[in-house]
Amino acid sequence: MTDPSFLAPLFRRWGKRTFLSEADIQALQSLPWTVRAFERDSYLIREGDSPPDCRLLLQGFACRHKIVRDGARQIVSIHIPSEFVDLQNCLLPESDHSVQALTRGEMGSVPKAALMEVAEANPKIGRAMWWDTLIDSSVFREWVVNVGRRDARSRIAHLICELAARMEACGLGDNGSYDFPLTQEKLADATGLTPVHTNRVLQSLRKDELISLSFQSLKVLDWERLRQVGEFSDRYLHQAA
Amino acid sequence: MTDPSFLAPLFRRWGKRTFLSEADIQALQSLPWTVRAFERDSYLIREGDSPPDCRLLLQGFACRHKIVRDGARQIVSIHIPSEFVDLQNCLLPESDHSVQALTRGEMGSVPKAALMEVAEANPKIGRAMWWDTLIDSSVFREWVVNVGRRDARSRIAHLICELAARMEACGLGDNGSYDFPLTQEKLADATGLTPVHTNRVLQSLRKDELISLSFQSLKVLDWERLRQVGEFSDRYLHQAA
DNA sequence: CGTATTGTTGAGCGTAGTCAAAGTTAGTGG
DNA sequence: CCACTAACTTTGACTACGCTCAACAATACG
Repeated sequence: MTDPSFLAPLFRRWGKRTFLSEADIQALQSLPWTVRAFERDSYLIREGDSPPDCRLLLQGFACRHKIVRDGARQIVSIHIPSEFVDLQNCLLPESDHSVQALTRGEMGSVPKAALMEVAEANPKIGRAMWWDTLIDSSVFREWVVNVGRRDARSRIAHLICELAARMEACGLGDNGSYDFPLTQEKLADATGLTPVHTNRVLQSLRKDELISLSFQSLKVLDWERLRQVGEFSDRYLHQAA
Repeated sequence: MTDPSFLAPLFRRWGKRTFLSEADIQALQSLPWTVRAFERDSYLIREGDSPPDCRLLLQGFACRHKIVRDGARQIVSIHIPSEFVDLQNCLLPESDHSVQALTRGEMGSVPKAALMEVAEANPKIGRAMWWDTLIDSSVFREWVVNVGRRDARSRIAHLICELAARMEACGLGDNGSYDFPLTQEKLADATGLTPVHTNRVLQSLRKDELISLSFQSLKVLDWERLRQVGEFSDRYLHQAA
């Protein structure tokens, strides 16, 4: 068994909404985890795979995406450390989308059968896992709204707000500054825009002094106005206080 | 206790992917269900509610939607009989979206605490519920792709394919004909388009003899070409064979 | 230091939006 | 059963947001 301290961020996140007993923690830690580094842009899962493991993001960033026929890509979510990237594979036999690294990082893998056994024997863990997939769902719903009914400026502002809020909640923010793992091309793929237009919107957000963003580093200069531009409310994130 | 036969469609759907024991069925049936009719356009749940019950759609159609600031609406999913419309409320305390009836119909309500107890005591039921929410997730992901990266014609064709495929799987199709619960305005709200443009696309799909659609009744005239136009593959529905 | 990736700019275009009005159908009540 | 009304669908003219293509600049990285 690997040193299980790498699970601490997960327990910290889950602990905010539910009290986990020592037995719960023990049960998860004693699973046969394997920890592996990954490179930027490497695929963690490909659409159509039936992976035997579940993967937990420990360091770095990843996204889920789908490719449409003409080769265009739509990113459907972005993941930060302490999040599972494919919990649905515990039950659904075949992956309906790909998971790709946005940066270098590290992930933990655990056989899904073993994870499901622990989830069934320890209801709090099972609930925490289910809960995580429900949050994913809620974020997907908000993304449908984002690409379906907001203009380019709002879409980008909203996505920036979401990432900042989620990173803040995980202690990954530093006084309004955040690692921003998306290139402009990927930001475009997440918002349903083109890279060119994304670039122009970012320039406008910078000119209006809402954000400063260059080379993977984001600073939110005016939270309140950025929120308004993005019509952002964190209700859908269901974050514990 | 109400006559529990109204749960039969749910058991039929779940039974396709998992064998349910008599005990499982008994446990669900003996819950304190209440059955209620609802009118077209009535709200089953409003964003911000914390309902004490979970709702199962028995007859008729419903959708989930969110409203953005300028009053525009985005429908994020459509539900057909035998589906829960708010299973996530079992765990998440506050609803992040509204559920509204598309047609008249009937739903069953059950206290979420009682449902969760049964889910924990009968792992197969718990899994079936979790599975359902995972399918929801997968559909949301596909909708992000649909509104994010497909043109108007593909979006509408894709949505039609999805509804037809799901209804077919539940025995709600009749030789390529289906009840179609969406007005053009709502179809627009589901695809991120305007009603006017939706109207023009529908006319074009009719002219090309892919579908005939008038007044809540849809007939798919050419499945293969409609699939191609919508780039539809049913993988993301994870339907049992 | 050289090369690939990422970001920026400009000009022209097209898909889908907007607005407004008319036509059609369903539902309701007399 | 018909008349009336509200909801839904259709049409036309005009507009605009975001896309395309292409070239160039800046940055990261080996």
